[in-house]
Amino acid sequence: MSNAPAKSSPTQSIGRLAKAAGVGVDAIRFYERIGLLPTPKRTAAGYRLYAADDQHRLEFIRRAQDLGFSLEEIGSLLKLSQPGGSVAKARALAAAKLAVVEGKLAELQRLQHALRALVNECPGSGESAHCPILAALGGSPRGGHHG
Amino acid sequence: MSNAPAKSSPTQSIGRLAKAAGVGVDAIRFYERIGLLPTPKRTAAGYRLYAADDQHRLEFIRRAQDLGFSLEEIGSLLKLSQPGGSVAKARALAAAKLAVVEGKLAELQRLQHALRALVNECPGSGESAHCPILAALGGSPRGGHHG
DNA sequence: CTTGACTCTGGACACGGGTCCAGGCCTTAC
DNA sequence: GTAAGGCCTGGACCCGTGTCCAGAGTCAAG
Repeated sequence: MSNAPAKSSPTQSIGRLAKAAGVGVDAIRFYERIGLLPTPKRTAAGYRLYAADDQHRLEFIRRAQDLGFSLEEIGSLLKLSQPGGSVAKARALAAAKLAVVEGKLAELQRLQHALRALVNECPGSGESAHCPILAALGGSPRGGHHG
Repeated sequence: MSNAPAKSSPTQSIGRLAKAAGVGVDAIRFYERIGLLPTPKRTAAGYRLYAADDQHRLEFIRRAQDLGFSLEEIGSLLKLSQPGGSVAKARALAAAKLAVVEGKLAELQRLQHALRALVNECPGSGESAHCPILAALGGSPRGGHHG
């Protein structure tokens, strides 16, 4: 970038980066392996060296994960966030994710109602035949021969 | 108990059972391996033979899965549904699952709002810096040197 | 009898997102 | 100089819920 002085270019080891970004060391190496993080510089001894950019990228990843994006989707998002990336595509990605989230919401609400009804109707004691939870699942008490 | 006649005990092969219950043959064998289905009788040639009970049990499993129970939890539920099983525990299991479902619901709603805001505010074109989706994730345009 | 469909076993593979390990260097602090 | 701790590689393993496979045996229909 233009004129930011090369200055100390505050590099840090993988361990420090991990701590700073709140992820595990292994996760960072894993991200590198799958191409989510660029291959870092190395010291003469082969130690990875990271700069502030990498930490930003890691934070991006974490936030996107919090929003429910998979690592693969995050890869796309990262490409899209590059200068020159397609904002329209990023928006489409978010919209698609929103649709998925809303689908899951609907399903969970269905589940919630079903479970709530079951729990509310169950006396909590007595025979299993009187328990609507078990009744709803299995219906008849199976076998019955000498249990 | 009682006196259900041993009657023809309409046994069927694993393939027919699978079709009848709407699951895969492999799934049945898998359930058997993990102890969710009892070890079935066999023909002289070693073929598994299933009776109506087994189909009920499979249907129980499917319904419980639809309610979001894991196979391990379904195992507990099945034990609990035995005559003499604890209805209170079955109820507790359902209540716990309900709590989990409600927790997920809350989280997904949070996600929904965040994504919706992002999508609504994104112009869908222009530079990535103007896209709130990418801005929210990455904050600063990273690097910026020469796109 | 032959053909084709079914079943058997046990193990490998899949997914997503990592974690954990051994065995060996490197660096830092004292 | 020495010890503790960080870092290297790359592969195995974890979770859950199955699916797929090869090679062999079995059964029903023609």
